[in-house]
Amino acid sequence: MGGFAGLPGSTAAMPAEVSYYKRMLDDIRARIASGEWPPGRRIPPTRDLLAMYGESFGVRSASTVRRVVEVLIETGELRGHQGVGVYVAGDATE
Amino acid sequence: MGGFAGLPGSTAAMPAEVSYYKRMLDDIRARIASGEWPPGRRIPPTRDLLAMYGESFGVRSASTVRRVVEVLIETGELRGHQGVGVYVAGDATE
DNA sequence: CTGGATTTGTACGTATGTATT
DNA sequence: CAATACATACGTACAAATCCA
Repeated sequence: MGGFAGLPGSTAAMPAEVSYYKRMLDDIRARIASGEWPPGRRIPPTRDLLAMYGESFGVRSASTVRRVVEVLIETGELRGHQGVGVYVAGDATE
Repeated sequence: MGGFAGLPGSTAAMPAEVSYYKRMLDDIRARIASGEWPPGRRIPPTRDLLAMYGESFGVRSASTVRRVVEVLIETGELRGHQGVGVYVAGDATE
């Protein structure tokens, strides 16, 4: 099945590929750091993140997106609320 | 496929089950905190962790074990070295 | 030096449970 | 009750690095 073989979505001669995982992790962290997604803001649901990173990076699996979000929840950078959404941490109303 | 439905490996009437994920996370952290796995020590490979947590908790999937290790690597508690092993962080020789 | 075994790393897939709206 | 969305678990495939006979 899967594998990622040089990372699909990028052209042939591209050395030192960065994984989807790390790219998404960095991207979300950058959006938080830049203030685009401020503390307390709800981030897009998994489905929308998949659409986003599907276009920009070529990610095809929701489970890959989810693993990134899970890690950011564990590190305390995000907060998940089942049935509701995932929020940027650091807000006063926590 | 899977699902976990009340967590297999535990008897019927057991409320507020804790997930395999959290139990493994806590267990590894406890081993580190207790000094059983001191800084610099290599932890058992995924295969062995699966055998361990398969017996104690009923975990059946290597991918579940891996996710826990990935999180602990991201939090900086462990350090992974591809082809070699995963080590407890905090050692001088890092 | 070479090739197999070991082990971590990454990606995708699927099923199901639980909480909220 | 249905739809939405997060949470957890298991499974599969392959890549990459290291080790060792």
